[in-house]
Amino acid sequence: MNEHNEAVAKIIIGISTNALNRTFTYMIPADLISSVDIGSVVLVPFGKGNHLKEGYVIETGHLKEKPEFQLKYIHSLKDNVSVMGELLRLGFWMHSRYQCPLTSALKLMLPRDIDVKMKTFKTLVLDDLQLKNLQDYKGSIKDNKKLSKRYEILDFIENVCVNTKGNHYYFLEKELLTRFNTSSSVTKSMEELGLFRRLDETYERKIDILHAEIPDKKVVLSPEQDQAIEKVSQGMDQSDIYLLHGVTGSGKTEVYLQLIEKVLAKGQSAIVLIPEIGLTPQTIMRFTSRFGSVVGVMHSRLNLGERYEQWQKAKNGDISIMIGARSAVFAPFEKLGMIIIDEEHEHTYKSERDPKYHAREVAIKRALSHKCPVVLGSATPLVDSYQKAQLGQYQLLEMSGRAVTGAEKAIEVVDMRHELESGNTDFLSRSLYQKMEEALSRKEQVILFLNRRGYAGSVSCRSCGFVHTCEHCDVSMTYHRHNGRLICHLCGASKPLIKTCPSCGSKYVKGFGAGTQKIESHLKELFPQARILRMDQDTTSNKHGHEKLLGMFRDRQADILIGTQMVAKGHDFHHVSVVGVLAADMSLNVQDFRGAERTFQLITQVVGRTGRGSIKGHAIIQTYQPDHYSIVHAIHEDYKGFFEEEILFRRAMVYPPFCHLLNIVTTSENEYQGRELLDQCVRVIEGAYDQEEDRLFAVLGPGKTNIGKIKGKYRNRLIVKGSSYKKLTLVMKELYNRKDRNDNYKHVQLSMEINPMGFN
DNA sequence: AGCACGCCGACT
DNA sequence: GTCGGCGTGCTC
Repeated sequence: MNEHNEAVAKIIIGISTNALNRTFTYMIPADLISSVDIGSVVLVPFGKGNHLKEGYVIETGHLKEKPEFQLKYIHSLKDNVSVMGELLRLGFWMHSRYQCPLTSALKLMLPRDIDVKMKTFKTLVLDDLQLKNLQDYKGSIKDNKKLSKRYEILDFIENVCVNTKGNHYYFLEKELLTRFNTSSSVTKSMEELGLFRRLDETYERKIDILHAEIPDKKVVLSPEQDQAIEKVSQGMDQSDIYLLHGVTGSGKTEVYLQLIEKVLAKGQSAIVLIPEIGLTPQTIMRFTSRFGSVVGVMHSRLNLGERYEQWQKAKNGDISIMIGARSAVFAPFEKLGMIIIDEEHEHTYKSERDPKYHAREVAIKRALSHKCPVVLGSATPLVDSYQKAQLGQYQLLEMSGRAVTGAEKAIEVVDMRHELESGNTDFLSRSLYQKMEEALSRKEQVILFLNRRGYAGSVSCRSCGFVHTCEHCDVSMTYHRHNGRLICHLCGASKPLIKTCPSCGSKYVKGFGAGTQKIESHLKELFPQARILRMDQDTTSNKHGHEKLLGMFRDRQADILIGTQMVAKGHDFHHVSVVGVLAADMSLNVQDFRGAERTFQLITQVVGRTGRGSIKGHAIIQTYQPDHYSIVHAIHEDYKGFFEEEILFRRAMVYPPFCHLLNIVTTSENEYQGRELLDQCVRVIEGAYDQEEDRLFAVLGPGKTNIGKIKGKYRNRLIVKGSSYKKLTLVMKELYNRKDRNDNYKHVQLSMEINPMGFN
């Protein structure tokens, strides 16, 4: 064989960066010619140092002419993994749809790095002695302009270390580098001086496999369940999309189970997506108890080995059902017969990192390749999905009846404006307080919901209105009682709380709003004998935080549970008789067109969960807008009514589903550059759109984001409305390309996403 | 991602 | 002149 006819492979290098977003050609050594194929995963020497990197083969062939430079040989083949053809094509599709590096898309198809939590973190570690050295070094370079980057970084490190206690201090290299807008050449040289140690650690977590304890029996189906199953069964060989709209307790899971039985009977496999594994262990148990060992589970808490095992089992056909969070949609089944997405409205189906894919979109794409149905289930479907069902793009399956009937329930909406007028300034209304007291005296349990947003307790001066804000971020700082310090929840900076106002000298510096901690301590005063569990980031950050706390509450080791919406998900607490929503309209006041939808979802969930045990349930909804349609329809459990009002609003305002939104955000150290870049974007966009062709086209902004500054960087936003998703994708591509070619905005980060789930 | 190259301020 | 920090550009 002469060198002009050498066997070669085009390879995507497994490093996720736009700079490497192209193929590299490698020669295939003789002994690998028969085994290297499209979809193969190989190791190749790459770059100056010839470090072995993973690569994905996307094309094989023979060299037609002599290349201008010396090609390298593929080092070896990873024969235990490969990307199957369908998933490779899916990767290319994601690359163009989400404008992400091809590598980022392909990595999702392989059994590792599926979740960020499993990544190797490049960490810089300091102990107390090193900290001391570092302080000395910092002093010695204080006035050296050349060493300014080092000084900045060390100054930051020192500040953080002083504010935290402990013998070791850890810093994520990447975070430091983005924060100070520099590259690893800086940290590397400092590391060589021995200023800190490098600890590249791969996080691994253990999961307890969820074994079913109670064997699950087939139940008698309601006519609605029967109908839903019948309808989907008729379309098993078509890639139709079904929207299963079933209220809480209507028995959606049983429908899934029986549909999957039919899929398995055909010798095919099924994927079941659920929003968050940690919160719904009992859903998984129902699957394992019905189907036993053919059920695989895939989610972020599996360690590398477990993940690999699940992946292999799917590929080999040892399992036929994969149940898991978002990333389980990539399960490598050869013969896929159905994809089910439970709680389809949940935001966790949209990835927040590159590729910013939506699991529903990926599922529909896979279903097209496999000619199999997609079933979307929810008690509160996204308005967008329900609209598609109305238009006949999705098949609507309604299940309105309750398969499980519970005890009585009473729902009360409390107008907090009246509370204030009557002189009650407490965050608990008199009604909620009274119901809580009664429940507790009967030894029944209480759940209090807060909305995630807006509950940070800011600290301000009652005399002049001065608010303690973070110097790096555009947010107010929150007071943490345990150490008496003010902390920024965005960047972690902290400072001691001074008792007098730095602006006017007044002594009336008080906390405003109600942080979860504050609510907890206030409740302790009101109900001294009650045992209180608080569920927030502080208390659930460790391994099985959620499950542990929820388990404790179920076992009645506590009387009151305070938490955000996550508490509401899929849990039956049979001794809870009072559920309170402290500020139902908090999510209405957020600058986001989905505010009403979120409010409706929260209240529906709370109402649906009330009175499921044998005791009468009370749901008390506190709000400043009791007449808002999202609240009124939610308490009457009237989805259709809500939908009809909401869709009018969306149509009038031309929001999704009546358009697509491209969200463009710039991040820059310089206050004006980010804004300038957006102004340039507007010009490009206006040139690209023809008003005649796309009447929905509109540019909103540019302007500041909700939080105008984070970690010392200014954030600006521009939103583009358009009728064509494809067109927005092309615009996105064009803007990225232009930005790459323009040296003026090197220090501005540009990030774009079509139809995001939220606008932060 | 990780390496070498080259610009430019600081020091001998 | 030389040293070295730190940004930049390239990798089959």
